[in-house]
Amino acid sequence: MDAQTSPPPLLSLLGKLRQRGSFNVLERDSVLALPCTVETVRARKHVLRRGGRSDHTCVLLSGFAIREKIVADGSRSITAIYMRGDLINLHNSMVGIADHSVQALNDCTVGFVPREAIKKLAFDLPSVGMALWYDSFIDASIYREWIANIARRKARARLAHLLCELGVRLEAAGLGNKLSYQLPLSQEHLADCVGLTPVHVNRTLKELALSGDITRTTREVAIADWGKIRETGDFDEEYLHLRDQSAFA
Amino acid sequence: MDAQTSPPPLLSLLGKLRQRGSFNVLERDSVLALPCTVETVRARKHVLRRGGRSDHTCVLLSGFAIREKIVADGSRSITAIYMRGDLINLHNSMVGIADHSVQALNDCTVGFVPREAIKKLAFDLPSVGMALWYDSFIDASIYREWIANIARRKARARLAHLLCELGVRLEAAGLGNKLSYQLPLSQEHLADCVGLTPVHVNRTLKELALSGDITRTTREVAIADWGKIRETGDFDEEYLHLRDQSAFA
DNA sequence: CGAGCGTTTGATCGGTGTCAAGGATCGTGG
DNA sequence: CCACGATCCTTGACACCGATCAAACGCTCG
Repeated sequence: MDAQTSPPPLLSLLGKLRQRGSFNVLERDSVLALPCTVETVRARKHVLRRGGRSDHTCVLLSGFAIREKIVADGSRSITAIYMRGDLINLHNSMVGIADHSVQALNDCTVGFVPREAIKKLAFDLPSVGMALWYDSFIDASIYREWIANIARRKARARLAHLLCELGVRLEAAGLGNKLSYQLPLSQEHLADCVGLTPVHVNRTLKELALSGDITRTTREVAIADWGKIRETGDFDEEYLHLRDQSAFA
Repeated sequence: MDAQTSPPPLLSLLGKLRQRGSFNVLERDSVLALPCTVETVRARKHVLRRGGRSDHTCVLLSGFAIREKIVADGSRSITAIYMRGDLINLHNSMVGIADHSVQALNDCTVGFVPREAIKKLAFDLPSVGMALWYDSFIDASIYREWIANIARRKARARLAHLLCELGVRLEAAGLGNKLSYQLPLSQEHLADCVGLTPVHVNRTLKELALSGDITRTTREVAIADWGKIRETGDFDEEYLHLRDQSAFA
């Protein structure tokens, strides 16, 4: 707490990893001491490009970003939404080749940590390694939920589900309240997240408002009745595994 | 090579992990020496049930299985297809709670390895740990591809993509030829994999046959022209990461 | 004030779902 | 060896959800 350098950039990463397991002082300090270069990425710019080789693992320190894949006919699928503290390319920094692109939604700050430093830390301190591994598992869990969401739910439920997930994650990241938050995504982004067209997203949001699930002003979502939207979206936050740390306390 | 016990059950797991990194003798033997209980699971039976606690990691030793999630209206989404050598619940054996069910498609043999044994091995021998971690990354990569497939491709492309993936994976697992293989899935299963109805899958398969992409007898798929189906399915096997080990040789 | 982007709305189209019935295949038991 | 039931596959007619096309509207920021 003395007048050292500015607050360590990886604090938000630490916060996230500690949800995955409890750390002692050494583990905590080792995460914060990871070598880290901070850069700003402008809105709409790519943090990573498909096909690029990356030997750094990126941590999103502020702002929002999405992972996208373009299919043959040119349309886009968004496969993940990233917010503060998220590791946005742990997989492809380890596997070595970026299979998708990651794009900044607004101005972001990104921490770049050398892959080898992460790897070394993961195996030197199993608690940290396990927390990182868990993070991969939880990512996978979210992907599975998205598959089911897109494959088997109708437009209203898909959107409701996504709005619930965003609320819960924003709140967990300390970025807002799940019942009322600022949407970082345009309707076109929402459409690409749930496999619909922007036009239909627009109509469906209107429906959700009419049926009393949400109220909205531009880019601001307020959930009128959590129980209600939870039901129309068939949402159960278990898959986000936000409270697993209790098993380790 | 002496007259010991029968061939070690985890040979197929070893084969898979070695695609993720090269092992020395110690590493190889340690994987094979993992404690492992083998059980048979009958067709249509559940290997794992949603909500169950599992402290064992399951390796599929023979047969096929699927991971499924049932949504509110009762319809099913299949989020993964497992074949010989696949770790079918690494994530939830570590996280502790099964978030989906895994069901056997035909009679399967499954190896149950205590979670703690896997964990210990992963951190004692980083090469093995890294290979396991990679496996999680590659699972995630496949999930992302499925999201894009379901979200943004039309019925013909979705199915073509799935047929390509199955062929390539079967061949990689030493279970057949990507140009001609036995389908382990019914049309209803296919439908639940790609977010369509069984009826539409049926019609679409017919179309694919008519257009010369495939020929088929019951449950047997033969791909007439790999280049053609690859194109109609917008398929690029990169996301399966089958040849990454070259980077480690 | 104008440009650019995102939102909103209407009209129409088409891909896929739904419902229903019949046909094929296979394992099992008489 | 045949009959039977279960499961899966196939086909047709029709309905509907969401896509597409097009245009106007509203912010926001130079």
